[in-house]
Amino acid sequence: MSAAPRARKRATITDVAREAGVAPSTVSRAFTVPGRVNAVTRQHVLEVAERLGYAPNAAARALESGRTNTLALLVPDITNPFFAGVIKGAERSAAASGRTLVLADSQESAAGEARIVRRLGPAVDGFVLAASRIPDDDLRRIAELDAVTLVNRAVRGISCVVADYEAGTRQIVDHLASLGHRSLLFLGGPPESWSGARRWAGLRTAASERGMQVRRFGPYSPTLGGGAAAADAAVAADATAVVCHNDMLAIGVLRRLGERGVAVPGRMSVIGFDNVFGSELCRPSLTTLAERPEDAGARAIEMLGRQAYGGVAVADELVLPTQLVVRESTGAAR
Amino acid sequence: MSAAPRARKRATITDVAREAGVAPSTVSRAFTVPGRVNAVTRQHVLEVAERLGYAPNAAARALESGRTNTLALLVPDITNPFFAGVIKGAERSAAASGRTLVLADSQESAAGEARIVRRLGPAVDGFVLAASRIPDDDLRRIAELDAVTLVNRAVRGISCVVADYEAGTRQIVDHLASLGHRSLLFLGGPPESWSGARRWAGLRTAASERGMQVRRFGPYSPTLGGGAAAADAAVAADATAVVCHNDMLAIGVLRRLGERGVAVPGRMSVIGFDNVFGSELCRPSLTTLAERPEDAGARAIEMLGRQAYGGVAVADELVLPTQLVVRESTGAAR
DNA sequence: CAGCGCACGGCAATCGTTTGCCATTTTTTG
DNA sequence: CAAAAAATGGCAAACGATTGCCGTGCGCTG
Repeated sequence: MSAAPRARKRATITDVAREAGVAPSTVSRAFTVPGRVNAVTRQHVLEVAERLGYAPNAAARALESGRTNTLALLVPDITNPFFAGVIKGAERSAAASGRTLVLADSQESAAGEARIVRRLGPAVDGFVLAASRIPDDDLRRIAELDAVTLVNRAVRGISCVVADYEAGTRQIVDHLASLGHRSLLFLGGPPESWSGARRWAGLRTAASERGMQVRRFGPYSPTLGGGAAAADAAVAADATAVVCHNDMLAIGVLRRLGERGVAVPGRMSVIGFDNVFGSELCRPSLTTLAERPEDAGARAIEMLGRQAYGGVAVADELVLPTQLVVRESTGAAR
Repeated sequence: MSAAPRARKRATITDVAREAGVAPSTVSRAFTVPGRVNAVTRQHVLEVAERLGYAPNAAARALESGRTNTLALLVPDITNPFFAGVIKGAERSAAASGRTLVLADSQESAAGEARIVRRLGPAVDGFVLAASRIPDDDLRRIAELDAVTLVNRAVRGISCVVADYEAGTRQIVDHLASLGHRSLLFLGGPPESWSGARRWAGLRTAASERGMQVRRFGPYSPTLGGGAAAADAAVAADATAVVCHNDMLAIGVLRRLGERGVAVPGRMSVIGFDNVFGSELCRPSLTTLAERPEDAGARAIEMLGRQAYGGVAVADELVLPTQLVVRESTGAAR
């Protein structure tokens, strides 16, 4: 009595076979190896299947073939609009190739991520790990067992899709320099964040080439809420230009600066990363480095599919361009 | 050679059994019916399993039990921040009860939705259909075969989680009336949208009680892009207060009004629905009826779980409160 | 001390599909 | 026209886990 209350049983391949007067194997082949059965037989089988509302049982199929036709996407935080874009692109791409997408939120935790991978491993054909927090070595171990593609993270031997932070940070530094800024303050995010590290590294390099001073504060929570502390620290340090780990943090910073009556960009310029929805809506609107989350998601799924189904073993690296979107939050140095 | 390049095989229950010197059934029970095996045996089995990195194969488990421990969530548009909230809540709730969440985007199409349901049906234990576009009768047919919970849609005989639009629209009308508005214009979204219909119905009722005039324009695309046409129509109609199908449309309207130099709220007040991230960031910030997308997602998954696993057959209806968030986009009638 | 019941572990059937192999029929080829 | 080859369909064995049933050995009761 505790069983599911589902009434009608679903039609199975056997039902279709009986009804169509053929063997189950023929039904199976009618669906999966069209050339293997006679055209009229096939047509008949398909009609019967349609009439019975038959849809192949993915679990049974997976058991035999070892393939689930399912790919998993792990993100650190679903709420972040950047990852929402990645999710969207991944979903589109998966749907386009007839595959199912499983979504999981690791809640910004490496341990959570690993747990999910372990649990989902046997049930999916591969993982897209977005902004993964898992250490390099553990990632390699995972990649031995499952097809893996990373987004905004690079590890030798594993396929990945990354944004061109080198060019991007150079654009940021050039932009600030051209506005007369002689120094910038980086407000950092989670220490395990690979993209955070790359952003910081890029800023340092580009700044040193231009003889600009750089400092780094943080880590701050890469969320709206993290902005208050970050903004206060920036004010205390009397920064003229701050570059934030991401847009969410940057918007939080803008809000706090607004509350405290600090003029942006008059007294302080603010830059973010990601160009999330909202960065052009906030006041002042945010100058930010745009990535292409949807592209990243879609391409990652494609690369993962090639790995999981196409027999491609080489680790690809795809670098997506970035673009500086200049809005109101940056201006001439005081 | 076209097969997957995965090298190492995953450990199965048989491997664990052999390694631990017991029968596969004992391993199975060690995991699923702890009381059924001796404590020391169980401990030993678990240790071996851990050492071998064993994780049960969900497909195989599903085949026998008929349960996949997987639930599906269908949304019309992943990009919409409202649904992003629903996704987040659903994901949390599913993860909390140890279940996997499959996500699909129906791209605002009833046909697409139906196709996905058909394909995923055998592979999941139930569906949460958010803002479904599928006609009532078809939904009932689906609900006969699968556990189903609707979000922001109500159909007799099917469980659902809906926002309290009756109270919500009353708040909107009261708010506008108290500002001296004598009429309002509703800028509608997709005709198949159930929540759109409820919003409109609520506005009409509440307005008539207060002797306020109401009109309806549309349908417009419930996106930023849809706002231009909607705004132009509102200006042409010389409306003093417009209520938009959702926040995305409302923000689009605000933007267009800004471009055209129409003062908000001086010349026209604007209200949205959903309180998405961005509605408080835009200029002027948007007065909107807040729902609880995360709650809705989480509760829907809970209700679905009760249906799919708990043997509960009755169709529940859960009404979540709504709340008017007054910001800058509404003001006294001119 | 006989007898009963319980704890524990193993056997084997089962879920729905795929797929290697074989049997039969049809077609092609020389 | 015979023989070889191709086309077509069926049989049955997997895939990995669950679970009803049975057997064994132990402890307890009367």
